[in-house]
Order: sequence, then structure tokens, then C-alpha cells
Amino acid sequence: MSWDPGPDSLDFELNPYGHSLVFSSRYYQLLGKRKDLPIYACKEQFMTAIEKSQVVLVEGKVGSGKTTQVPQWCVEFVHGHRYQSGIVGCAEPADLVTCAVAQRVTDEMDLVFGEEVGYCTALEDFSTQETILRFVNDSVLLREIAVDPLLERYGVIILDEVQRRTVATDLTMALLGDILSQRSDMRVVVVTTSIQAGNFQSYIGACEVVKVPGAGDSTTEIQHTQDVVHDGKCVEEAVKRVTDIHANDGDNGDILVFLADEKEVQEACRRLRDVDDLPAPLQIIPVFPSLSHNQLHGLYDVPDEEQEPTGQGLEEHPGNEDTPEEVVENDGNETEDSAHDGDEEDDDTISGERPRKVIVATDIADSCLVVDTVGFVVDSGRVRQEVFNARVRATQDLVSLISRLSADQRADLASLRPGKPGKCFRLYPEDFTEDLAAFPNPEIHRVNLTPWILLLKRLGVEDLLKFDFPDPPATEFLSGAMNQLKHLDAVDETGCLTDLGAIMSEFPVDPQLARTIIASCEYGCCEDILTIAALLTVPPVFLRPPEAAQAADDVRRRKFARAGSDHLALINVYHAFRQNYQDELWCSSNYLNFDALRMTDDIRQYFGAILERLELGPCEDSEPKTEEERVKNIKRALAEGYFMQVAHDLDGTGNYFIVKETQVVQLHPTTCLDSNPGWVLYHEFVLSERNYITTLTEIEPQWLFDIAPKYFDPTNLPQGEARRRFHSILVKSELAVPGKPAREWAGPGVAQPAAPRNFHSQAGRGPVQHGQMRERKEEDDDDSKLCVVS
DNA sequence: GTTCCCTGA
Repeated sequence: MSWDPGPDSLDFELNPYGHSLVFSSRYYQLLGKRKDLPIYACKEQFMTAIEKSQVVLVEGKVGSGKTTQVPQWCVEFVHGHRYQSGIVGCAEPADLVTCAVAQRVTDEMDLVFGEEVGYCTALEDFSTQETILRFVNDSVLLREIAVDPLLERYGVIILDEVQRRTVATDLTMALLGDILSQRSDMRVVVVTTSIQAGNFQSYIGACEVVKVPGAGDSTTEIQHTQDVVHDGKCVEEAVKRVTDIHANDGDNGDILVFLADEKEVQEACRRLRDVDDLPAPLQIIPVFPSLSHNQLHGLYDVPDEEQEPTGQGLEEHPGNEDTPEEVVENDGNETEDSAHDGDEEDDDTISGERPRKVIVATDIADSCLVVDTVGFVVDSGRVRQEVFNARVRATQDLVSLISRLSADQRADLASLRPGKPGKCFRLYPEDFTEDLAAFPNPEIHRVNLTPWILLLKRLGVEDLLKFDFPDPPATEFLSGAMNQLKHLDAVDETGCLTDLGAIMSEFPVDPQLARTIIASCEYGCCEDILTIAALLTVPPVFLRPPEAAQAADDVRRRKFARAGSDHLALINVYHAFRQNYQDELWCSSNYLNFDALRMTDDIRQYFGAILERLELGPCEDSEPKTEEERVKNIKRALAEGYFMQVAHDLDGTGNYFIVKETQVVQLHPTTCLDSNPGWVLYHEFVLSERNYITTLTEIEPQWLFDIAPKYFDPTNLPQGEARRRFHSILVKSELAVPGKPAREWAGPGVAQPAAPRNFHSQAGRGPVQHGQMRERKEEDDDDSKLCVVS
């Protein structure tokens, strides 16, 4: 380790953690601000608590400084113990926040971003062996448990924003209980805006509790509308409210607007830019989760070169800063990873009068991103969330009302300016607040659990009913997930992980897709399936801007459509993108998402590296000889994973039946299919105005018997058309045993599950070894063994 | 004749 053990107090003049031993003036400048944070008064209490207790629960309102200060205190703790138990890991619920907080904390500690303090998200690992404080995305931490079951590199784990109740945080909290019992030297710090949001105290049991007193010197005045504002009117109403505030409320605090989703945010920003009779210019800043952290332009004031005139010794922090009036809790300080690539931001600066900011955000800004120059909040009270319908196994994106906790947090954000009161305008009537749920609904209650359950199985959880979930999901969710995993042969009849399931769990994708990737080795179409898998994993590649919808449709169908398969169309897009030198302009003129396509290669190579590591690869003898055979093999490989997601044409009118669910669905209009094939496999079933299945490939029903004979045994199917059809297919196929009545076809010896396949994997070579996950860069260079597709 | 993606890398 490259730092010297030093004094335990950060107030000492030498930096105990960094290479350069003397603190910069910037450090003191930030320290002054840190001392004003409400949480600063709790430091001693916290340090005593963590010495004494394995688990510390910290509760504090938004803006109290929890997210930036607690990790630093934990570093002091592990430093004091000479890192004997490990370093500090801090789990955050979103990538945007993970990186932003890491940058801010690096700055406050006067260290080097990516060295002593680093971060790790799905896409990036910006940390080293020397890192002592590592911010990680919560699902990345959960996956780390698979390779490091006792999380031995960490002496302290911080779970931040626990009240958001992401699946990954919930599961990690449950698993940590077990880890702590085996590691008496480890500490866990649970950080939340509200202990009540999950009965955390009774869930955790014995622990020390640190409650941060409220800031208290200013409160938010809240106004409600008289009437309900309907979904379609929210954007308009919010824009009107912003222009009103700007025209009439002179104290010039910034304005923070909460809308339901990215689409509304973009729409509101567009309208605000179009308003032409403003008394003074506004700086419009959209914020939503899929922004990359270097797109948070202007959220925090960034003087860049123009530092406060104090600046000596700031070389280590090019571009990192913020103004004195800003405290950032989780904040992203602005910018772009200066440390990554030195990208310069030429934002407006706050020299003199800066324009008033209007930050238009989704719920990601409820608690994770704090801007303390805000004086006005406009809250639509809504959020768009994915809701999984376990009965029909379909996702639905619904706009729902936020919880009272979120509503209160949003209001609190209006009064973080020292000594100045704030105002919150809620776009809903006052009596609505009584109908709001008190706390956010845990995500584990509303998403498809199949991938998460596979991960738990991989982590050695035997009995899910006995697993200590903070809030157990409905048994319907658990059994639905287990059934899917059984059909996929990922777990056996007794619920134990199979060898195939262990292999599937290596892939950071849905189990169906993992199964398809593995199957592609047998069908000699790895390269094509890896391309499809990568494209199904990145954000949608086809764009459809409202003003050019027709043109986008035309291009998609003319240039990329391929008979009978949207999946094959994706392959066409990928190759066309490469043939056109991965050109951004080419993408926009073809209505393709450049950012998504640019990510595809990395992900594709990563999946390929997993196959290699597992010693799974294309079988030479299964290489397709003809184009026709190649297409057929791709489709069959898809069917190996997605056989539970097939639908058949009911009557030639475009109404399709989902085989097992007796649901009638339509093919989504964006499909490239130009006719209505008899049988299709789909990637997703979305419930919206109508029931649609999307990303489709035509298949032959006979394949389904080969792949999953038991699943498609007619006697297991509901009464109806699908059953009749399978019956007749079966009669024609050689599987039919003459003279036996149909209902016995599923009997022993006739339609057994497919024999376990040889996955070319060496027995006993299962789990990933620690560290392999990040070694891919080297591996990738010699994957020449995988064939290249024309 | 029109869903949005919190996340895995």
C-alpha cells in the first residue's frame, strides 16, 4: 500500500491517505462547507457506534450530508485498524449516482479519482488495488458476492439509499446478515432517509442507530392544486408553473421540476426552451437515469479554470469544483470525468450573474442528487415504473403516484439554501396526500424475479421460502420464477441449481438469453447469437422521433428488415454499422441509436469471453453450410431459450395466442415481419393500450417439441386451440406412438425432457474466479478462434 | 398502427 498510516483525524494537516502529504487549500475550502452539514455534528456518535457495533443504521434527511460524509468516516475507521479487515465499499442504487458521489468524495478527501477513491459500475471499473474507498453500483456488489462469498476485500460495507428498496439492495442486505455472522471483524452501515421505509431496525436487530437532526432553519411552504391534473396535462401545467415562478418570485432560487419519465422531461425541456417572453434567460437542465454522468451539464456550477481566487495546489483536481453556495450530498459534481479523458466542459460559469436554472428530473433526483441552490420545487407527484404482471408474465410500464416519503423529500429539496425558505408546488390536491402510500413499494414486489432467483441459487440459497428477505415477495412471484428456471433446466425438480444453471448464472443477462447463448455453441452460430444478445442488451437501437416516424419506419423496413425475423434485422443493423465505420452521422440519418450501437462491441466481446472462459465454443461440425441453414440454426438457438415465449396465429387476422397463458396478443407494429406467420417467438410481452409482443422471429412449432417436450406436451396445455394444434403436429411427427391415446403421450419414455446436453464444459470448472470479471481486456485480443461472420 | 429500460458488462 502506498499510503502511510497517519493520524486518525482528517483535521490534521497531513493527508493520511494520499501520496502528497500536505492538504491543498481546496481541501480546507471544502472542509469548511462539510462542517456546516447537519450530519457533521454526528461524527463522534458515529465513530463510537462503528467501533462498538457490527451494524450501524444512519437516518438523515435529504441534504444532510450522509452520502458524502459517512464513507469518509468509514475510511477513517478502517485506516485506524490498518486495513486489517479490508477496505470500504459503498453501494449506490444507480450508475449516475455511483460515479458522481465518488468524484465528489475524492475531491473532499483531496485524493486522486480512480486511485485511492474509485468506483465500479456495470460498464466501468475505475478503481485499483490501491483503492481504499470503492463506490459500486448495488447490483455489481451483489454479483461480487458470487466470486467473493464473504466479501473479504471489504472491512466495511455501506448500503446507501436503502429506502429506495431496489432488488439488489434488499438482497444484499439479506445476504450480509449471513456474512456478518462469519466475519466478526466486518462492519455494515445502512444509510436511509427513513428508518420506517422498511422496518429496517427490527429487520436488522441489534444495531447502533445514528439519527441526524434536521437542518431545521428553514422549511418549505407547500401549495397544492385545487383539482387533479391529469397525466396528459402534467407537462403543460409544470411548464406554466415554472414560468409563473420565474416571472413573479424574485428571490431567484433555482427551480426543480419532477415529472414521471424521460419522455415528459424531454418534452418539458423542449417547451421551456420555446417560451419566448421570459423576463430573464433560464438554463434548462434535464436529468434522468440513462444520462451518462458526463451529461449532467450544468447541474452543479462548474467554474472549471475559474476557480475561487484561493487556488493554489489545485492541479490534482482539474475541473472539479463547485461554488461555495453549493453543498452536494450525492452529487455529481458536474463533470465529466476530467480524470477519465480530460474532456473539457465549456459550460456557462457563475462569474457574475448566472442564469436561473430549471432542473427537470425524474425520481432519480428525489434523494440521490442534491442541488442546494434550489428554492422552488414543482412536483407532479408521479413516477413511471415497471410493473411485472406475474399472472400473464408480462411487464407493464405504469405511471403511478409517488410515496408520501418521496413527496416529502421532494419538498425538502426546496429549502436547502442556508437560511432561506423554499416553496413546493404540488400538481395534485391536498387530500391526495392521504391516499399516497407511506413508503416506496419495494422493487422486489413488482419485477420479474427469474434472473434474481437464479443469482440467489448461484449464491447457495437453498430454500427460498426460508430466505430472509426484508420484504418477502408474493409466493406467486417466487414460484413463477422457479418454474421458469425449471423449464430452462437451470434448476432441477428439487429446486437445486444444475450444472447448466451454474453456467447460465455466469452471464449477466436474463436466463432465457443465457440459455440461447449457450445453445448457440451447439448450433454453430455463436457469432450471430452473440451479436443478437448484445443488441438485445443495449438500449433499443431503432429510433423513432415523432417528427420523422414514417421515415424511420421506412428506413427500418427497407434497409434492415430480414424475412421472418426481427432478431436477424438486428444482425443486419450491426453489420451495416460496422461497414459504415461506426459513423454517428450515418446512424442519425438511418434513425439508429449511435450510443447503443457503440456499446454493442464491448458487450458482445464480454459475452464471448465468458464462453471462452467456460470453455464453451462453437462445435466445428455444427457449422452451417448454407445461408438457409445458418438462419435456421439462429432461430433454433433462440427457441432454445425462448420456447416459453411463443405465440400462434389464431385465425389469420393478426390475433395471436400465447401458448400457455391463453392470452390474445398482437404483433407490435414496429416489427419487420411483413406477414402473419403461423408461429412466432417473441422477446417481450408488453401490456399497454393493447397487448403487444415485440421483437419477433418466425419459428416452426416442431422445434418446440425437440427443445422442451414436456413443456409442450398437449396434456399439459390448457384446453383450446394451441392444444389442438400441438396435438395434430404431434400426430404427424415421429414422436407419436401409434395406438396410444393422446393423453398418455407424456408418459414415461415417450416425451422425456431432452437429455442433458454436453456443454463442452469441464466438470468442476464452474464459478468464476475472483478477478476474472475484470480481466477481459486482455482476453479479448485473442478471440480469433471465434469465427467472423461475413 | 406504437412500450420503455432500475440493473447485469
